[in-house]
Amino acid sequence: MNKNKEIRSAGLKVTRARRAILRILESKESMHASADDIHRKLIESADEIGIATIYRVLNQFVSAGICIRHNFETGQSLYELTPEHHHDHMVCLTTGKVIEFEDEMIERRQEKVANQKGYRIVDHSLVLYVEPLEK
Amino acid sequence: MNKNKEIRSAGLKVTRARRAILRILESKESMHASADDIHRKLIESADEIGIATIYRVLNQFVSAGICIRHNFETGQSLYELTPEHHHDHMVCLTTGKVIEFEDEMIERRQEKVANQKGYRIVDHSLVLYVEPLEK
DNA sequence: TTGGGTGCAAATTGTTTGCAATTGT
DNA sequence: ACAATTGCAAACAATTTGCACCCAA
Repeated sequence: MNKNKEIRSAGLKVTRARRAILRILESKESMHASADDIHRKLIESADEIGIATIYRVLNQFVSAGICIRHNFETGQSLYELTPEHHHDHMVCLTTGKVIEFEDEMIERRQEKVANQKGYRIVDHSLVLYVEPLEK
Repeated sequence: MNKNKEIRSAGLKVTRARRAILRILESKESMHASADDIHRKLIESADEIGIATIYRVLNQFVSAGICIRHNFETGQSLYELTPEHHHDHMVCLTTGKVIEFEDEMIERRQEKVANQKGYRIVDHSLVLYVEPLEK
């Protein structure tokens, strides 16, 4: 639960870079942040970390299960602390906002469909690209 | 339906490049092809087209609705002739094979979920990353 | 003829890597 | 102390773009 512990139990040293990056990912406004978003946020808080290190640490965090990588159609990858409850995403094309949602029925159907074809789901990605209703 | 017509009605000139690329996309083995796959296929058939042109034409085809672009987690984009019936994809992590599937119930739930949050779906992407069951 | 289309090479963008210097344990 | 980590710049991969030449309408 504690930041340092989370890093350590992934077999990684607790460094300024890792702590700083984890701090950004934990902030509400920066869940779903790109490597560059994180880089900028850190510069703002006068705590710059080299962009190469950010990419390296994010990859380590993904391997360690601390965060997950999303490949939306926005060009760059977005990172999110691994949520305890799985959920999918809606990306608003007008505002760029990312909305999380969860739907049990969809999850169940996915399993069923994969099994029918003779496969087991390892991972999946469901993204709805949306626009506000009224407008 | 005819190849030339499809190109022309998109407001594009019927050129060797466009015809060749469309031909590759139409072949069963090359639905879900990357720009580079197409490039290689064309070289094989002694009908090379510059890679830059391939990218340009694919973008025009996407804009014209002739084909769609998929961004699976494989690094490059894959292109597919716009299917008349919408379907989603399963990508086998073992073989790289892309399997198409369709599920009405999932589609309906997506609409419902988006509406509940106050949005209208413009597009969506559902990809199941799978492995063969027995193994 | 003539404006769109093409090839080539150079430019971009997002991300990774080699290496010397630095730091956590 | 010593291996792990970092920053910087160079390397990369996928895709885009500028420009001189070419070709469909």
